[in-house]
Amino acid sequence: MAVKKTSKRDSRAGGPTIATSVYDQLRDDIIKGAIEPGHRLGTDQLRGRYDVGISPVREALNRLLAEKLVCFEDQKGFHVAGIGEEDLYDLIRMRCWAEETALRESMANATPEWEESIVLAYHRLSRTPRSAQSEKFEFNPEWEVLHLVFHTAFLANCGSPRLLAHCELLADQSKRYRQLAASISFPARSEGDEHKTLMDKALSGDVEAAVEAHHAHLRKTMEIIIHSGLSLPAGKIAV
Amino acid sequence: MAVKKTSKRDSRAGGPTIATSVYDQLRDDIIKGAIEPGHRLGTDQLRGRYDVGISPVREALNRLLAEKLVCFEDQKGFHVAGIGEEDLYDLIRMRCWAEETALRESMANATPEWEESIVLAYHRLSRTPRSAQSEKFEFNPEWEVLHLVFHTAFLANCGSPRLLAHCELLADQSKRYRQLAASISFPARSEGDEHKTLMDKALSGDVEAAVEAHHAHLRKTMEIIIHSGLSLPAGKIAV
DNA sequence: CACTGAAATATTTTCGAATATAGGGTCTAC
DNA sequence: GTAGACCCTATATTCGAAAATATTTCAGTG
Repeated sequence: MAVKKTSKRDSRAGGPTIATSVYDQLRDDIIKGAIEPGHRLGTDQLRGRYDVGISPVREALNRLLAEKLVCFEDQKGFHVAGIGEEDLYDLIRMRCWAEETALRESMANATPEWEESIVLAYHRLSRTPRSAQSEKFEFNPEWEVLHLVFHTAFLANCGSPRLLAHCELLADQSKRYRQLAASISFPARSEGDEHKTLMDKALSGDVEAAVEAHHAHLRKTMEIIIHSGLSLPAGKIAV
Repeated sequence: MAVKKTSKRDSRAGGPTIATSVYDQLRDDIIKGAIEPGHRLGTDQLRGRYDVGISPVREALNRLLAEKLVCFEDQKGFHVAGIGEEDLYDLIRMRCWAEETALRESMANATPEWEESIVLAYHRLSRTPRSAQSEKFEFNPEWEVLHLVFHTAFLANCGSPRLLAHCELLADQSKRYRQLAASISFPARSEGDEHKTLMDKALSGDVEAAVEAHHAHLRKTMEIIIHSGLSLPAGKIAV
């Protein structure tokens, strides 16, 4: 029943329209840094890159506007949102606020199922290598997914769809900075210990300690990005 | 230098493109309740309503998707976002969190200019009638603007562009509920006293008292909406 | 030589037609 | 009488060309 008689074009699951497909790809390309911050997103250029017409491209761009991944000016077109130290600082600060709230609520509503979901997410993450290669750093998509799941697990019990959605949006924005930094300076910190600390504090029920560990983790992320040699600022910031 | 030689079509200031114009109008119509929650936003219907082509309509709809004012499903088109008691509760809770943070930061960074902006905003608001008519309630756009300015004044000093933008987004979403409720039950509470309290507490420097007054104000807004007789829920909620 | 103004070019934005899909109704087969 | 498949219509989506706008180039003037 879930799978209908899909026809010709539908090679993707979930988003049959071209606009949605372009949206997903473009979003990925921006977050991964495949298209540089501040880069002009001309219609013809994108039309060629994804081999589609103008309409779906425009549709995708307008959706990304919402997420602050692209910026726009009437009659002048779209750009990839710029990056900057100021913006990164603001972003991390916002994450601290939002995730602190979500974490406190989640812990207040703690249930065995919630705790188990964290343990499970940690276990899976810890068994997956940070880098696809053992000698030098290489992007490992599997780890990236598990990492996101792990962090979301803490917040997922907060009971507020809006707050959770907002946290995820901010996490995506951070991801862009992180990917950009990683593409420059390889040796990522070993985050294993930090993640274990986060889990232990959250499961211990000590709210203040858990919040403090969370803040420290976020701040460290910011510092690593800033010290990665990533050239900042570049282009207009969207907000 | 700021004002260029604008040409023919530019009767509006700020947003010369048709898409932006439609975006503004449609946004207004949804917030005012001129188009009901859950209502189908068919392409032809909108094309006729605003007397434009398909492209600008679609562009506007995709932008509104970001603000959760419309919802969308692939191949099934757009709807005005639904409303519901659950969603209203979540919305107000989120506003409490976000505005509490912004208020605390604003007060921590307090300056004479900031305090003066609040006094000024209060004065202007207090001199403007809530209703356009003195006998029965009628929407007064002037008051609405001043009301928004007043509430924003408290938060504007928080120093975080993201947080401020987020608070404004939530305020817009609340406004839709408030307008819908107002269109049913006329006699709005006299908010004057509450606003004075908010101002006094904020200017006194007593952070905890100011936060408490703020929360109370938001909660009261929610209760009034719920008891207005507004039929809930209706249509799918966007989040 | 700098500066104004206007043609030329590149790009964005918009339109209307063409295509693909969803939802409903009907007709047959069992 | 009901279930299933098929067609038909209404609608969403997409395309490529046309119109509007920004940007660059270049000639002419003070």
